[in-house]
Amino acid sequence: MNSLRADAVRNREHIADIARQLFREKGYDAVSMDEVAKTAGVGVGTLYRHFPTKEALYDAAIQAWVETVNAAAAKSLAGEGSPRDRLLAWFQAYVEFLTRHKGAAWRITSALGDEGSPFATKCRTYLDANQRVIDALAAEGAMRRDVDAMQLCRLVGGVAAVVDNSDLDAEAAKSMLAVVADGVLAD
Amino acid sequence: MNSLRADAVRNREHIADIARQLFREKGYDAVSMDEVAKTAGVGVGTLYRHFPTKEALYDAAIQAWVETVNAAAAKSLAGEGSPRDRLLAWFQAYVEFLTRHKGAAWRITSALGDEGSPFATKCRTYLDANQRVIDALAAEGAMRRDVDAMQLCRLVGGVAAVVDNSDLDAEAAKSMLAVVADGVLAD
DNA sequence: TTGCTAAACGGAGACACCCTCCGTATTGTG
DNA sequence: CACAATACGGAGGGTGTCTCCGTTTAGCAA
Repeated sequence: MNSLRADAVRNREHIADIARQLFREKGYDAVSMDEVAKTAGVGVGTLYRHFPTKEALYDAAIQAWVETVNAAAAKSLAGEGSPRDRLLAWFQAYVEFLTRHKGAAWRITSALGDEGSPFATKCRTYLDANQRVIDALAAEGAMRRDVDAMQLCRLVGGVAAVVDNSDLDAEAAKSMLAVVADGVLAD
Repeated sequence: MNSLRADAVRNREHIADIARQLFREKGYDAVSMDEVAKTAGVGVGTLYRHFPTKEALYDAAIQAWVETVNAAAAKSLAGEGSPRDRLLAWFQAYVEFLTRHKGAAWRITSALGDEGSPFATKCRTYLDANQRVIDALAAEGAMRRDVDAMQLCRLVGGVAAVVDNSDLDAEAAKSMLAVVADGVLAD
């Protein structure tokens, strides 16, 4: 049923691998499509047949690690400790994911609420995970009533974007996330 | 003593005016230098003699409104109300300033801590204003001890960037800023 | 194996962007 | 009024994303 030719499949995966490596090292803006093509040993035409835009390529490159976010959320929730500790742990994992590839945090956070974006499915994943965390903590009466997942995604995504952009260390990230956590937890 | 020719002064101001208008309407990325030159009725050469880079032009275009931030900080501090209300009012004014020009919030927040950036002086202004607000509230014992101006600039700047990027309304901005405010105020 | 067709390939080049260079035009001073 | 000194304009260099199309190759059928 798969009408793709074997060489096409091979090339597609190879290109995505190379792109993942390059984006991770240098960040979105610093990697050109020509560079990806040359490094992968293919022509730009081939590159563009597999990935119609640079954003689509980026989306494919960061696909794998995004899928693990659900596991991280579940793990944070199952952990021991106070609601604050668990919320903070989740936030930290979330930021770590978002900043894993330079430039990804801002691109994904920017796409929140934009259904047409190539990152829409990733946003959905994040939103859902956040929602589950909120629900779990709310069930214990630990959350304020008026916080919603989108708001939290934006807040934490904003922190992640700043952390990514300014190359802040984990400690600085944690102190900012603590502010957010204290702001959304019930008094 | 001013060695600038009259036509040069005229052109410089005219270009800055046009650029301010264009940037405000369309955002940084969506305005090209060719467009600014054409709209202003000058050649690109002239444009680049007055403003050596696009960022320098942007900096000049947003100069005026940044200078009023100090007044806004003072006003927010002098206002009546609880520490929370006053802090929130300042945050809202801050975000309003940052989002006045599309794209400015992220650019300025990104430049925090980068002394070499063309926006360094604007960052300084914001940092200082935030520091004054923190000091005033801390003197009343309303602030947590461990928050600093840079951290706050980043948090609020991150919110501003998200608000700007997603075209959120004032209400959405306020609810996010309330989270930050509650996170930094003493329990 | 061989022949054929649909699919995939590669890279020249279109277009847009930021910015530079230099011949031309203008200003204002002696 | 002449003549530096200064400012002007726009062609074009370098780099980026993306398209188009002639060429090559994979996979199947005889």
